[in-house]
Amino acid sequence: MDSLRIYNTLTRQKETFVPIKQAEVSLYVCGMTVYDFCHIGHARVMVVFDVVSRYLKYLGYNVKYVRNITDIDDKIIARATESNEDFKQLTQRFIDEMHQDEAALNVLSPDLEPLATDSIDNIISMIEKLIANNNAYVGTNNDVYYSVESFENYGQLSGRKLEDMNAGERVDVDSNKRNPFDFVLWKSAKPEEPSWPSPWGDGRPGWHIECSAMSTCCLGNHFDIHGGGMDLQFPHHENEIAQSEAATGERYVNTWMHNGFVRIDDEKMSKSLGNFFTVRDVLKKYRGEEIRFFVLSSHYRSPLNYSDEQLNESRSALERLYTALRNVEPVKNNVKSDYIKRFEDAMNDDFNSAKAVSVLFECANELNKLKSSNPEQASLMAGDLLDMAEPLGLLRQDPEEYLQSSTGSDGAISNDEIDVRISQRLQAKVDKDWALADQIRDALKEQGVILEDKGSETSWRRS
RNA sequence: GGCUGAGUGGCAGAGUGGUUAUGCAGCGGCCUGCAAAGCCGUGUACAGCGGUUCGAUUCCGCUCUCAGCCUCCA
Repeated sequence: MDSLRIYNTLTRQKETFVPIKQAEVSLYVCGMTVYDFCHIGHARVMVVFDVVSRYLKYLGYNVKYVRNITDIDDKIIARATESNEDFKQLTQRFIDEMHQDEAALNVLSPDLEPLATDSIDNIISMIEKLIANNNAYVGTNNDVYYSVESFENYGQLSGRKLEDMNAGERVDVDSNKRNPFDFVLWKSAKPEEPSWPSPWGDGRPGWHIECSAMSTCCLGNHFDIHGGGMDLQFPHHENEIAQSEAATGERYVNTWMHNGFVRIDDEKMSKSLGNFFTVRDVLKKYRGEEIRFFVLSSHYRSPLNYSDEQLNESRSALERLYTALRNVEPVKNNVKSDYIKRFEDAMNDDFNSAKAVSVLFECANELNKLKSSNPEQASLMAGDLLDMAEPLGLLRQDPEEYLQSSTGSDGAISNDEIDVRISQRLQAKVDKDWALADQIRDALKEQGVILEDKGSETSWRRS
C-alpha cells in the first residue's frame, strides 16, 4: 500500500486520501470546552489528531491544523457563576491548564486555535446568510433556530432520517421550534449572562455554529479533514454540515474522522457519568509519554479501556524501546529499510498506530542484536527506530534521561541519593560482600529503582 | 424502536481465505557472583450455529453478548 487511506465516516469506508490542493492538507478538529481539566478522553483526541497531523507532514504535506476552543457555553456560564468568577478568567485558566497537559503528552500545538468568542462577527454573518436563505428563523423567544427540514441532506453523516428519530423521548420539545430537531444558532441572553450585540438582540452563539464559522474562516468553505470524538457525529457534526453547506452553497468537508472512546470498565468515560480520570491525575502516577503510548497502542477508532494494568504495560513497552536506544549513536539512514516500509504501510492504512508500533518493536529487537555484533548497522537501525517514532511523537527524549526520569510518584528517592547507594554497593561488590550488595539493590528496587550491572559499572532506571 | 460498531491465545491488541503479529505475563536455556537488561526457544487463539469454498478466525446469513449514538459530552 503506497498511498494513505482514511476511513471516512461520511461514506463508512476507507478511501484513498486526495487533498483538495496538491501537497496541502487542511485539518480541523473540534477541541475542548474549557471549563474544567482535560480527562483521558480529551487526551485521546489530542494525541490521535496530533499523530494525524504529524504523519501527514511526514508524508510531505504542508498541513494547516486548526483546533478550536469553545470558550462560551452554558456549562462555562454555570461554572463561572458557581466560582463567582468572570467567565473569561475561568476559560483562560483552563486554556492554560490544557496547554500544560498537551505539553506533557508531547502534543504539538495546532497551527491555529481560534476562540469562539473571537469569532462572533463571523458567526453573526453566517447566521444572517442562513436566515436570508430561509434555512433559519427567529423564534418567538428571539432565539434563532436552524430549520433542519430546509436542508435536504440532513442526516447524511450520522446515517439517520428525521422521521426515524424519537424526538422528545428524553428531552422536552421546545415549543419555539418548528421541528423538534431544529437547533439554536443564536441564544438570547438572560440578565447577567455574557452577551454580544446582534441583529436579534444581545445573546451568544449556539454550540454548533461556532465550528462552522471558525473552520470555514480559517480553512475556507471546503476543506479536507474534519475530526473529533465519536459522540460529536450527531448532532454536532451533522449540524455543522447543514449550517455550513446551507450558508456557503459549497461542499463543506471531504473526509470526516472520528476517534473511539476511552472506557472505564467497558463503559464510556464521560463527564456526565462521572467516571473520568483527568490527565493531571494520571500524570501523578505515569509519565506523559506512557499515556501517549497507551493511546497509540490501539487503533484510533476502537474503544480504549483505561486501567492501571494498561498503563503499566505501556510503561514496560516504552522501557523496552528506550532500553534498546541506550548506548548507541543513532545515524540517519538514507535507505528506506524494510521496517520503514512496513511502518508506512501500517500508517497508510487509516493511521494504524497499533500495527505501526509493532514494527518499532521488531526494529528494537534487531537493534539489540546488532549493538554487539555490528555497531554501524546498529546506528542505522537506531536511526530508523527514531524516524518511525517521530510521527508518533514517541521516543523524543534521551534514553538515559527518560529511563531515569520521575514516574510521577511523590516522595521518590533523589538521583543523588541513588548515586550514593550505588557507590556503596560498588564497594560492597569489590569487597565481595554479596549480601550487602544485594540488600542495597533490593532496597532501591522497593523505591522503584532498578540497577543493572555491566562489568564494573552500574546503571539505573526508575520503573 | 431507529442507526452504528464490536466479540481474537493468561492479559492487552493487530491482522489474514491456506504460512510468525507485536507487547506484557509464564515456562526452558544463554549471559551474570546473584540479578537486571538483552538474546535464543516455547503457546493446536479467533462468541455460537449454519452456508459458500478444496480449505474460513478471515466471505455470507442467523443467534447470542457487549458498547456507542438518537440529550450536553472527545
